[in-house]
Amino acid sequence: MARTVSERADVIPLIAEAFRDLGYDGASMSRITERTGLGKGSLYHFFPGGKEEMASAVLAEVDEWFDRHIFVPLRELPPREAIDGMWIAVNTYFLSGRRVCLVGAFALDETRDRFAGVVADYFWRWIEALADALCRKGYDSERAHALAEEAVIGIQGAIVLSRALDDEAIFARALQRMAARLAG
Amino acid sequence: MARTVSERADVIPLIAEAFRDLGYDGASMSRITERTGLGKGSLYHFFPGGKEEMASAVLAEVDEWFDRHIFVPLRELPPREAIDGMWIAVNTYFLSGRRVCLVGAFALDETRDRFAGVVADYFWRWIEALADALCRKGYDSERAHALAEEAVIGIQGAIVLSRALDDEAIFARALQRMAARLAG
DNA sequence: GTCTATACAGTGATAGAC
DNA sequence: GTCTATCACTGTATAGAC
Repeated sequence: MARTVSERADVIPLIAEAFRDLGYDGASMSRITERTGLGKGSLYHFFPGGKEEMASAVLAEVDEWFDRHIFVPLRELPPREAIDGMWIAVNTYFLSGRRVCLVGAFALDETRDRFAGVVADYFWRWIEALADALCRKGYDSERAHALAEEAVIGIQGAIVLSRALDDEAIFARALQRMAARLAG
Repeated sequence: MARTVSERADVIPLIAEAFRDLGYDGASMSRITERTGLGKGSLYHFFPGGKEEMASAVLAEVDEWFDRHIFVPLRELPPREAIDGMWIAVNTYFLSGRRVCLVGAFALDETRDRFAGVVADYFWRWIEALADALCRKGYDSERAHALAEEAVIGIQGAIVLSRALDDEAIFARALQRMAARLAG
């Protein structure tokens, strides 16, 4: 077994995927060890706080990704272009519904209480950024917020349903319907 | 400590709530013991198959509840009345978004693979029953199925978002928007 | 930085007294 | 039917050699 020296930043995406697939409780240290290829020693070296610190790091990275690729463009790009880009980014990121939203999954069980601030903030910023783009597109603030809320709800629900029925087409159809509604 | 004799049927709702709050992995035997007030001996007496049998029993009960209170009415009652009744039942059952959908939560992690058939069947029957009512209401089959799919997605997403932001109003608003869309 | 060894609390599960 | 005692195993976490 070769000793491959890793960096903390390289390990986080692997841990993130473990949490997405298995949930917070389901992702045990041994499962994370399997997926990262790192022993417990290395893992605790990078994350002295253990599992909770791993989840925090993962959430921070997810947050940062959405900020850069979705929230900031929604605020700064021309609204039509930004919203089109959001649908593409969402479809790519969630692998057509096969990949779960980590924050949404955490929201469903007691894990939410551990990371309540980050969880709420993530969704709040998403809705606000999308509503901002919709306002600049011509909607009044109330209508923009309603549409933004509905879109974020639709994405989360589409992930649940497409996974439940194991059918990517559900995710694709949901995204198309929502894109049409926001465009119209 | 008084020995209160229980029946299997009385225990299932308590176990269901444990799974909803904690997830499949998070609901350990000791946590289930706490919530049911039953020792492991009694629990394994009722469910010799352990946790997996408990989850199966819980899923079967959920299935049966939705069949009786939502799916059958959608097929047999006048469509307008049935759909109105569905929104009320959904709002009551999910406690305005505070209570998680057990099947939806299971769908998000590896628990889905354990109960893939039941999970898929639950959502499939919901969509089909709602589409049936919408057809009888005048929509063509394709449009009815799209609306039904969108409604089920919206309910699941609304649960995620209202829990994430800890805000029941989100669930209420989502239900109102969807009810209006199906009525219009 | 990575590993192995280890501690010990908690896990699902079983057996048997009452 | 309910409990307690106990099982083997896995959980998170730590210490120390390399």
